Amino acid sequence: MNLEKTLYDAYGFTSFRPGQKEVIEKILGGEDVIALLPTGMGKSMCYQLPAHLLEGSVLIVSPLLSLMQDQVAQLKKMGEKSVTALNSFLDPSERTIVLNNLRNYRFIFISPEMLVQPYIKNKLKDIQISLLVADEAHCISQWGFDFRPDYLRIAEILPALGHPRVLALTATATAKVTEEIKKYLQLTDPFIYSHPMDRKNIVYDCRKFSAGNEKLEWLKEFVKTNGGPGIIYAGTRNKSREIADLLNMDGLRAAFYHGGMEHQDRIFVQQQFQNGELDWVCSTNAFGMGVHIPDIRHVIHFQIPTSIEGYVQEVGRAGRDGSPALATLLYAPGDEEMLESLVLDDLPTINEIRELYNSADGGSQLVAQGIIRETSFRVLSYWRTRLTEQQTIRQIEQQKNEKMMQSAKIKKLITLKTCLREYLMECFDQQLVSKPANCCVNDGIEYSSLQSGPRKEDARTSPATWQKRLESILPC
DNA sequence: CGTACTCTAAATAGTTAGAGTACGGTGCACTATT
Repeated sequence: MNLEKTLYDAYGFTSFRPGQKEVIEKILGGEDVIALLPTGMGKSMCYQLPAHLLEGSVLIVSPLLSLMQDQVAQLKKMGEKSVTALNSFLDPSERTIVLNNLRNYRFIFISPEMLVQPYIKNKLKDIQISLLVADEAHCISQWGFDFRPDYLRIAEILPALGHPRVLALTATATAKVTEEIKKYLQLTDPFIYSHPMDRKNIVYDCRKFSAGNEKLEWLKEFVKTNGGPGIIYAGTRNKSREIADLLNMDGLRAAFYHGGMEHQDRIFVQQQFQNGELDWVCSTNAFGMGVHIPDIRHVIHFQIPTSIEGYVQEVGRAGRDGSPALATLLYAPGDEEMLESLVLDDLPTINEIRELYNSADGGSQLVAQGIIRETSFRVLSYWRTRLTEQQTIRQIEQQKNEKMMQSAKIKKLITLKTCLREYLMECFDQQLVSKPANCCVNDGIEYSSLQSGPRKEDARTSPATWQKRLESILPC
């Protein structure tokens, strides 16, 4: 079979990107695959092409509603009509129609929460699924244990679907995350494709201050002399707003973004940024997944993130066009304590575990009574049907240790005297083959070559065709 | 850890200082109400 020809016929591309062909060949050969491909390397093609060659539908588990809607729109734009997303955006009548015609869709997007619903399972078992895709598969490990336990249950659907091939896609995964993906998707002997994660054009900087307001002062000066586009990651929602306000007062085109905002407002900010109408987005870690902006020149962390994985994901949003980009981490004493308590306080307490295991009805009113927190309830309900009380206590204890280790790893980034790039690669169990000339703060940074002027507006906003205007107005 | 808020005692009626405490981030689906 000539895959290149199929690629050209179906999508108009003349050649594959690194890894794509290998991954696709394994899938067509019936193997399970975990593919670690950097963002912008055409991960979605890894399931799009097999969809044209395999009998039946492809089921894609996706973490965010906005991402699903985006992917559906993308495929439709490419001329693919048989695409749908099973999620809460569908009103009940639409949902019934879609569910009764599932076999007519080549691509079905779904959230993990929807996937584990019994009535959805019943509908899916009647159609032929050739491939199950776990998109952004690091979410299994990153969110499954914390607040979206249905991420741990994806594999439950496999028997009902007659055990189709499974493809897990992600940009960043440590050895541990890869292991957890394998375990929770129940992949016995998957083919693992791992592309080197190093991004040569990203320069790593780290700046230490003696107090938080000094960071703010520095940031103000920095954004004045450095054009965007850039993302500024703040530790809290309030901080993201505060920073955006500050930049606005200096006449800069900035907006804030976080999970507490209305859905419409979030889409609006993202689209403005994408259309070149904003230079800076000040946000919590809610911003970024599914954001495709090639020319981001700066990613600034106003506070340290909670893990190396998170840091690398966020930093990886810079410089997708291959031109130099700067990743700046700001630190002031005290930042790490706030970070640790935030992460650790979130885990279920011993008391919550006891209360839930001792409740007769599954503990649903314990939340209403304020005895158990909402997130603890959801996570513990998952473990309760699988582990004894003692095992759960141990499980949570292990998660706590894991969080502490992650925190220690990210904190080391601040005190490190040696090459940051080398250290980051080490965290991902990869060897650094060659160092770029402009590497990181500890190897000396040549800032002059990184300065970007004002954003080239015309390059992004024009040609402002009516299609583009329409796309930006309509939520898709 | 830092911030913002609540509570309380001391003072004598509106206010304030100081102590104590809760909170901070990531999202799906569902339900009830406009």
